[in-house]
Amino acid sequence: MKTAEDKLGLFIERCKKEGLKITPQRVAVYEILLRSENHPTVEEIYEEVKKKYPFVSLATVYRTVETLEQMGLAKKVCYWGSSARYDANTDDHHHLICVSCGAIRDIYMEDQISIPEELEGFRTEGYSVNIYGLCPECRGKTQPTA
Amino acid sequence: MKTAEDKLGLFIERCKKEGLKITPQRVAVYEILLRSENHPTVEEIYEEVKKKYPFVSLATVYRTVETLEQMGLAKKVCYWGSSARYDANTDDHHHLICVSCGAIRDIYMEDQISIPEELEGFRTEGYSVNIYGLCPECRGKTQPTA
DNA sequence: ATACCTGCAAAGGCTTTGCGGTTCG
DNA sequence: CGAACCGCAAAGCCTTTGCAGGTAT
Repeated sequence: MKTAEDKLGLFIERCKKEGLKITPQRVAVYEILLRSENHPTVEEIYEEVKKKYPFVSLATVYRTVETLEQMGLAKKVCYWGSSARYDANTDDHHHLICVSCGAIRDIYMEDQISIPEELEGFRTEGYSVNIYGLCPECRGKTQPTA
Repeated sequence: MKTAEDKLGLFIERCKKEGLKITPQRVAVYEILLRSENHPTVEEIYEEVKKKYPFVSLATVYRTVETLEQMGLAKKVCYWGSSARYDANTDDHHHLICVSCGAIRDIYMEDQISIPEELEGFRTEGYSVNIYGLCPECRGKTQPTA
């Protein structure tokens, strides 16, 4: 597993190679995404970036996460709730999701599922497992006896 | 596995029991959802209902799918793209999703994953597996040699 | 008769886009 | 210098909501 520094370096290399400019905002968005544990929304990334670059615009954050997605460096994850969340973890992993507050945590499972390459005419490319439950905080709050 | 007729009957029973009125629009929405194979969007359900009830409103469809969700008779599924899709299949099943056009198909797997009741402090309630790939139509269109 | 429901239209929230000025290479 | 990018504001979806009239029980 690469470190955040490694990934930032690779990102900068790829930007150079592809003719994308390396702007402070762009780096900041990716860095926040890499260091965050909780799959932030665009709004949350925006708030973080603002701490360092107070004049950043929300539109820039939207544009940057889309760029990252197209480069394959981040994934959009969308469950209930209204806003999309982003995940810069490119390792094989799955998600543990709180049905109460929407928190998402990465998990790594030993259990591998064997998916046929072809399924009902589909050519398969991969899979993801979402496990639903109540996170520690919400267990305490809403289901004291559960 | 119950038939669509069975489910419609149970739905009507439950509505009576819970004091919900049985309106033609409401029944039509659920019926379309039950008979559809492809997890329609609200817009798509709306277009179908309009064939029978031309004056139906989009807002009514939104309200009805929300009611169905609260009754546990339908689930909202959300992947990429902007609009939510609905699924009235309440059996244990997973989803096969086309990464190109967004089509979703139900699949039933023998392979069961064993999920511990407690995982990283979460009390788990269930899981779902999403398998990504290219559907037959999109295989032909976009990846002729794949 | 009365609650519940519908249709309409307006409002709301998230996301995208057009534009002029700015910055990176 | 030129292409790419940013910030701002406006526009664009999708979805929700308020209200007045209609409908099921």
